[in-house]
Amino acid sequence: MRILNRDTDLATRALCYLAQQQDKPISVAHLEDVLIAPRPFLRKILQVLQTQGFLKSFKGKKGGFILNKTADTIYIKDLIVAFHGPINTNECVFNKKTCPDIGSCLLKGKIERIKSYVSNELKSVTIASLIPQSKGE
Amino acid sequence: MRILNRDTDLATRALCYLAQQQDKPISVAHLEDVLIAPRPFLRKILQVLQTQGFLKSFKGKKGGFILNKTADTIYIKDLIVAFHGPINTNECVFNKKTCPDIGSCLLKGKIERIKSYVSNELKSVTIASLIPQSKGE
DNA sequence: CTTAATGATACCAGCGTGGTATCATTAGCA
DNA sequence: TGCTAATGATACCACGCTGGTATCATTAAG
Repeated sequence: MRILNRDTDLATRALCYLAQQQDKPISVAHLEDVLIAPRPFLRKILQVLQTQGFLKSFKGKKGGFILNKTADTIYIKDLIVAFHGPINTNECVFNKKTCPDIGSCLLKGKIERIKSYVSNELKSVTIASLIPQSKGE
Repeated sequence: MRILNRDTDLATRALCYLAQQQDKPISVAHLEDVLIAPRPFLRKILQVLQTQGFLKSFKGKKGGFILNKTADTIYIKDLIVAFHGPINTNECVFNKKTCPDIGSCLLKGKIERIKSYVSNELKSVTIASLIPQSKGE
């Protein structure tokens, strides 16, 4: 069971780093060195973060990225959603038309509850809370 | 975030049905009708369940499958493991060599805790508990 | 000895993940 | 003005996993 993928992971790390910088735009080249991630992939991630409103970008020489929100208002869950869509899709795991007497939906109920729990937990983890000796948890 | 796949799902439904039958072997053909699932896929699933010790099989005419354990000792978690391997693989989501100062491992800790919770929850759900008005929860 | 069942095994299409590549655009700076 | 360093947009791609299918071998009932 995978909760974090490489993209959400990398996004988290990038945001954590940016949260610790001043308002000077940080370039992909710089982040590449710090995060030790493949440049083109990093670019893709950052572009997504920008279009989704997590980052502000500056083009041209001396350009780069800065946070567009404060670190304590960026939730891991929102990152996952940004990259992979809603966590708690309510589609029935079972064959649509079937769902017979077998108690399938008892199971469905249990699974849904577990998913809600996970979703809520992820909703409580902010970027700020992931920076050592920082505010936020 | 996917917890149940089609195989674990179908396996669950098959086991629930078999748990409600007597010790007469149930054939794939029969299960196909009841569960409304594609026959070859169903066969594959049942074969896995057999090799993993959940089912006992009888070959030849009048053959089929029966439970090899009591319904209250079959846990959903074990099914998931049987089909997809361990839930809580401890591989680092981050780049092995990196894991820098950014608090990556703070996140890792949180994720691991969530996974443990899910794992434990799934460990508490038995086939028996999924059969309406039955013993077990 | 036919037939209805499982065992074993191999194959396959489609899609999501984890990327790469390329060209267009913008802004700093000499 | 024009070079250059940066992002924007977009398209492409390999690989593995999921959700199956297909086929032949084996076994047991009648």
